[in-house]
Amino acid sequence: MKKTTGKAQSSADGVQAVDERYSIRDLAKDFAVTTRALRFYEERGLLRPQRKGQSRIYSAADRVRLTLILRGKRLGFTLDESAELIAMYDPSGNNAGQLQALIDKIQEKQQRINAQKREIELMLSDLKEWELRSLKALTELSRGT
Amino acid sequence: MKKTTGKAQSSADGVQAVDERYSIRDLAKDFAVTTRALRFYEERGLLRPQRKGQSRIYSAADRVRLTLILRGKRLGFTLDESAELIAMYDPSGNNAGQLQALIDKIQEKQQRINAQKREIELMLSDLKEWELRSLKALTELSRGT
DNA sequence: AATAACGTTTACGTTAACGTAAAGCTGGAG
DNA sequence: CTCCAGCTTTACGTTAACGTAAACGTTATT
Repeated sequence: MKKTTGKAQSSADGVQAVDERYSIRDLAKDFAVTTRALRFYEERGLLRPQRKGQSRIYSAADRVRLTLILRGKRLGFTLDESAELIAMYDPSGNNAGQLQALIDKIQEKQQRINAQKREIELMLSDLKEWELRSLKALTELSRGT
Repeated sequence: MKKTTGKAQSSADGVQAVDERYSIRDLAKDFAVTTRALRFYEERGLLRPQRKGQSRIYSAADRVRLTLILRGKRLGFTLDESAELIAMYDPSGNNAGQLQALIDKIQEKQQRINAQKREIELMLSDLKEWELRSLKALTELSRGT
């Protein structure tokens, strides 16, 4: 058995450790991304892991951020957009204006995705129409019209 | 009044003209794309306008193709994917084998589009979740939690 | 000490879908 | 004929989000 840098040093406190440390490999593995991506996110200001000597040390908070980044990606946000969202959602800048802006952004995104959905439905009906036409042409052909 | 190359030469036939000619400017204007984009689509094999001397002459069929290209874009398809769809839509290859292949492709495409639709629905629920969380945070904040 | 196993920085490469010049034809108004 | 608007080709530039490779530092194990 290998020690894959498992969770450790739980304090006497029974609540939460909150300060587990993860290597860049750990994060990469856990989130199925490359280390290059992680460094890239940092370069773009989306992550700010501590350093122990030269190496990066990621915390639970960093994992949360990464989660948000990846969720943003799935939603079709650019990294800059995700950066914005994370900054807004961050427990640092906690005023109402920020949150309202965040909500606005999300709602805007919802509009866009709903539009996409409608278009996809249009596309589907188009495709069905083509299918019918093709099938008809096919049977007519086999019947020697 | 300027003559902006309007529709012309309707034949004695009362059904359809089908062969109106449009300049690259016309198409660009009508579809709100740049001429560069149109040439690019051609370069990528998505359009094949006739030539009158050096200049490109677009037909009604080309307009249909362009419509499909743009619809594909709105759906998030790459140009190559749109090219596939357009190739399928083309009334050129007309034997049974072709038709069957076409039908298969269409059905495959339907699967993919349905998958996209499901993804989009997932995204939407994700977004709603975010919205709820943000709204909650907002009200808690304004209440001075 | 040497080697392996990771980590780091630096920097050029890649794909998609055009943007943006640059420089040369060309048809038609004057 | 002249000139210009509008078309053409050629070709390098751009953005996003990493991939990939080079070259080097740091431990930990052998």
